[in-house]
Amino acid sequence: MPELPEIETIVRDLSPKIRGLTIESFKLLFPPLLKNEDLCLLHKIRGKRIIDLSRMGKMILVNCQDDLSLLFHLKMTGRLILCSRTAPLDKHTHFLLRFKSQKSELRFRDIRKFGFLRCLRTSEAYLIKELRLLGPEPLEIDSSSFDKLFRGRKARIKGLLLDQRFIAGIGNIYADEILFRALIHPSTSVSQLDSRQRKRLWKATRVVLNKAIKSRGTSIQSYADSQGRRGSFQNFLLVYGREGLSCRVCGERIKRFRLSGRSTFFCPCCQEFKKHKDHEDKRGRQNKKCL
DNA sequence: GCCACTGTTAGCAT
DNA sequence: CATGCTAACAGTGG
Repeated sequence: MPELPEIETIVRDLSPKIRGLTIESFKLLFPPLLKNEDLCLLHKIRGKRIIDLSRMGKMILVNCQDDLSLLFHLKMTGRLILCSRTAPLDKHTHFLLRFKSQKSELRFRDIRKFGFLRCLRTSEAYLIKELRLLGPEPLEIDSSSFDKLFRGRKARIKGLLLDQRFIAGIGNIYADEILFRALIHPSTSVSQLDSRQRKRLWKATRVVLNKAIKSRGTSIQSYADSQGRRGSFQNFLLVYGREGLSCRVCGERIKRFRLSGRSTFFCPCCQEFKKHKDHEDKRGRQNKKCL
């Protein structure tokens, strides 16, 4: 569940709360959570101070003293929770961090166990496969660099938006919302997109992700922040999860199909596959009127 | 009980 | 290489 806006929310909340704290101890309750051979490095984090937290795509990087970092990926059901040390541990808590002279601790919970933890040398972060292969940040890339990403590509646009090597942080919900706002059908091959559509896509990406961050993310089934609070962007979704309901823009029934194995929602009128030209023309006329 | 579904992505096949 | 399916897991709802 957690995509860029949810991870960003967690990082912004958590960072001021645990920055500066010293790690006293940890417990790895489900050892397979830790990927690769990071265990001996993990032991070294005891006694280190937390410098800051950052987000890279959908991952959370906890930067500690002495060139050590923890990298978390929440995948679908992972959660980072800041709670009291005395709160009962449930069976889905796989890792926890205790801090010196603090009553609170940080817990990693993950029902489906897809998530992972890595411990690495901060200076070697770029060597870590999960980070090295990560595409550009959608809120940082400028319009012309975004444009260049499409060169020589011909996959369907939604598949590319979901590909973390192409662009980082976008998942199923936001891919659908972005494509709706950009008036682009999810199955469109990117080789078919003209520069105006690519510009619209870039803009829609920024608008959707920024709005979602303002709403503190989308809580549909299980997403909650580090204090267990839900986001509110589910109240503003225009297509995701709205199969059969009427489009909030044109009233047409929202359709659903499977694309790249993922549930995909779109408005057959606003995002009509073969009628991009119509939208262009309408928009063009509107722009002319404005001028 | 069984089956279909779920917001991710690595790994494999094409 | 680029692209597309599926499995990994556990829970929920029909």
